[in-house]
Amino acid sequence: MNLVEVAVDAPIYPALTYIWDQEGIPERGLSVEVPLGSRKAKGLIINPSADADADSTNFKLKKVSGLIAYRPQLSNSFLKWLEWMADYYVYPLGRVTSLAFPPLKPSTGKRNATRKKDVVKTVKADSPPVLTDEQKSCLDAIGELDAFQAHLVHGVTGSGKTEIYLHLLEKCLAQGKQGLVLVPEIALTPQLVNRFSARFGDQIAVIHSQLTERERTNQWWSVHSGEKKILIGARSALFCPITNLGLIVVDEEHESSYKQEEKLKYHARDAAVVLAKLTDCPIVLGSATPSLETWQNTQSGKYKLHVLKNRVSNRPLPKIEVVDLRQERHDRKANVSTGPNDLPFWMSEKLFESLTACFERKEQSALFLNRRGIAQTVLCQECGYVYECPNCAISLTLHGKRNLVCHYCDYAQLLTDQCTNCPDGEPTSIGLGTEQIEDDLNKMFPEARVLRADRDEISSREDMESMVEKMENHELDILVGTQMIAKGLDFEKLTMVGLVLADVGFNMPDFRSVEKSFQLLTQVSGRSGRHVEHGGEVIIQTYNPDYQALEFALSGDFTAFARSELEVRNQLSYSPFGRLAGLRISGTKLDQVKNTAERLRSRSEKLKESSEHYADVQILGPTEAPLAKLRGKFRYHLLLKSRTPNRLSAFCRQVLGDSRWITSGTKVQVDIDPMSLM
DNA sequence: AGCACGCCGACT
DNA sequence: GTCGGCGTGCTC
Repeated sequence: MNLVEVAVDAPIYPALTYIWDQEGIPERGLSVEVPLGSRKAKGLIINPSADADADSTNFKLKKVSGLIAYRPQLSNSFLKWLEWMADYYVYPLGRVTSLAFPPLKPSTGKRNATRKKDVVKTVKADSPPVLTDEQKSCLDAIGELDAFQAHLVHGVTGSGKTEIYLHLLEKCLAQGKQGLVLVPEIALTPQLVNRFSARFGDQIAVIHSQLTERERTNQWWSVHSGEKKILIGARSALFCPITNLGLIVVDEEHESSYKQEEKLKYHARDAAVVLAKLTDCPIVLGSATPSLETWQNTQSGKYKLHVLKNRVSNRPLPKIEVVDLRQERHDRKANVSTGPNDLPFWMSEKLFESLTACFERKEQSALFLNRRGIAQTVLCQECGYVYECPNCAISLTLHGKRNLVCHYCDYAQLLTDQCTNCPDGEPTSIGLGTEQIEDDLNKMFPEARVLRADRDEISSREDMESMVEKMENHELDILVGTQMIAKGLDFEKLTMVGLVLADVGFNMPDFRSVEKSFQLLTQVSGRSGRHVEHGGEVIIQTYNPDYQALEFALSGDFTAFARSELEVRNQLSYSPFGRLAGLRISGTKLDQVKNTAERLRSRSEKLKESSEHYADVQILGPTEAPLAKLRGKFRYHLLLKSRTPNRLSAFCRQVLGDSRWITSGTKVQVDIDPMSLM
């Protein structure tokens, strides 16, 4: 009897065994339909000749219903990558393999009389610009695209990284191969796709989350069939099996949106590197502010580093001014301020002056408030002291009225009325949103046209395009927004950029907060005055003007920043020196959730003690999640830390075991290499 | 994830 | 009496 192992599209960890009585020989990588319970499920043959003596003998084996002929067979190397994803990120293989196929059957060839816009706009062809010497030597150094090698192109904004990608893709296509380009949040960056179409005409396919099922399916087939040569997409494009892959490009590799935060919690950049390795093709990562993980890989020699120091056209950098809000506060208290005395608390005189001047020049300004997440920070308005966890060097989050809690370990302390650091300080929590800013601006500048751009206001590509259009047509004077407007935007008349309260970003309860701040400050500085001879203006308001990431950002010295921050990461065993895994427990009943969390901890400790292999695994918590209750569910976290790469996935799998011990009513999710611990 | 099985409230 | 609410548990 011929048995096959099938990864079925259901949340079941092991592959299931079925009887093969179909015509022909079963092969690894073929899609089949199988009976599962009382229904039919799609699955992928993982092992075409399974043993009968496995634990499958406990079941009455069923027969494979049939081959899904319209699905192409996956190559062994691609399947190996899918297996790696399931293994590493601790997610059912069948659920991972199902991501490798489009949602619908292939289009039936009859003319699509659709009135919908084409997924990829047709754009007038451009003529390639003359390469700078730096670009030329970068291309030379990357060299032939024949085998696996990871590269980092570290180039300041405007140094022409995209032109490098375009040249490499040209080379890749000349070899008769296909290319994959990953970008963060493609729905918000149509300009980039246009640039690729202008160079490569109709050889471009695009995959992102805002496509309809039919559009997605058609794009998938156009790449798989080889009709389109280059696939541009957000992280999910990685799952499109490209038969003939010759190059992967990951643009803005430091972007945290490459991490999927639900279901299969993969990091598309990391997964792309593994895919490149398994398919033996080169991969090029690009960024102006590389992630420390990638940077460390260039320092250790795993990745090749290529630096672009100069801008393509020699526009001056903007003037950056730092406003010390502590001084501002003193001046106002002492009533020595010269400006209007009814300014909102978040607006310094300097910012007010610059906003007014910019408005009078009939130019545009933008205000950022980098408030990611809900967590708050407590700091002293007198001395700038920030409450931090003594074990983790992470700022504490205020819970309730006066509980300061660390989200990494269990540490907690009470907040007193008096500052811990200085005699006459007043600790306060920071609570300011973009909406408040918008209101205040409307009052202060009644004639100005103000638009707020944050996740509440702008959710779709249409919203984003309309915002961009309004800015370009100068129908707006002041833009107020979150980081969403800090990325990649380029407006001709935008000459003044203000960071309202940089501290909010400095002190997120997260070991990456320093890195994120550096990235944001560097990006923000690049937004202003990109098209004016006199350069733009940037104002950064902060209670901590001597915060180190700010100093590094002002000097533009990435290398020094990386050296300093990597040392901290090393000492505390954080990424890239140590790895984290988060186990998230959720459920509707608090006692059940606590119960599961406690059992997880004790299982983890037993496992650690049972094997020398897990000697360096640290178990932190469990602790209440920062959002202790979300959508009616209580949440607890257990955090695992290890300095040995690839150790925590197996640890998590063993701790979870067959999951029968998990208190009913609770759910446990695994997050390997978490980006945020909310 | 689906889908069935199972054990309690308000309808003809 | 029975229709159906969604809690619980299983799928080779």
